[in-house]
Amino acid sequence: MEIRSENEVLADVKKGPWTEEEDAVLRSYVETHGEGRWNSVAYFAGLRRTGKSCRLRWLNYLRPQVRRGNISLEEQLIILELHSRWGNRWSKIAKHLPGRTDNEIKNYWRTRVQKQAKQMKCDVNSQQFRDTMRYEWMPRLAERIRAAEFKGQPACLPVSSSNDPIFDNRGVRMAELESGWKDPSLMPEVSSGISSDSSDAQVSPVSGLTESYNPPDGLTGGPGSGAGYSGWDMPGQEDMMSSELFLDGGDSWDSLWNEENVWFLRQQLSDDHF
DNA sequence: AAACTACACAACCGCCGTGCT
DNA sequence: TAGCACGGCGGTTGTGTAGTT
Repeated sequence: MEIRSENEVLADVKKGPWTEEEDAVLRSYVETHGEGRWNSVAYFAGLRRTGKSCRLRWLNYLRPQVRRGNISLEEQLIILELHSRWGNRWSKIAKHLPGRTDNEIKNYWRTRVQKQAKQMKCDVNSQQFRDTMRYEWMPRLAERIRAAEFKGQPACLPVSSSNDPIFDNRGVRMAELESGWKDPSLMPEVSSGISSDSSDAQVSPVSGLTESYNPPDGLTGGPGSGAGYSGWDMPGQEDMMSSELFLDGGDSWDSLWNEENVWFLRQQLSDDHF
């Protein structure tokens, strides 16, 4: 049998997507021998991969604790909050989201949040964008979490990326877009002055965050509470964005989310997570 | 039906810190 | 203490797929 040095094996390294066979080999090896010494793992398991690649595959995909797929409302809220505190410290943020990897959170941020900033034509690190997040998106996420609990649904309700009206509105009909948030007059105060290309049919996954929103009656005590609960629905229901209440944009945004709401969110976050 | 586009996610790359020799 | 290997992290790119034209 041919004996090859570790360097020789690594020089013959394979890249690209992992196959099921490779996954099985790596999983079996790590379960038997444990994590760490990734270059040795690659070598002794007979994988034509770098140690780094093995480590990444295990941590981000094969590890039993890894949760993949829909990011819940609570997780979204935590990500927004922690990112506002720590910036792009993905691994640090991931530590507060059990089962989520830094890579997944990073991807989430780039594909959803950062893109929204781009569409708003402002820098993701700008004060304007951060204010929008903190004073509009996050309170609304908190509201939806509380509303879900109010309705007896789990607060960690998974939100499909394809039907979450806050972070994804690909399912929204174009007519609704035309009459809804695409109308600059319905945009949040903080976004005023930001041009919105009405010819752009593409809608960012997070565009819904700038949607007009009426909190459920009795849940916030805020100015929007008078709209009642009936027109406000749970995430995951397809036509949420088509709701008249959701699109009416009648309230001015700076008054819709008052200090009390923001205070409540901060209290919740500090109680729950820190 | 084919081409195109946008999205979500997987994977790689380069840099840096740490520990060992 | 310098050099090296390794692991961790953040940025970036690649790929598959679903939706649109």
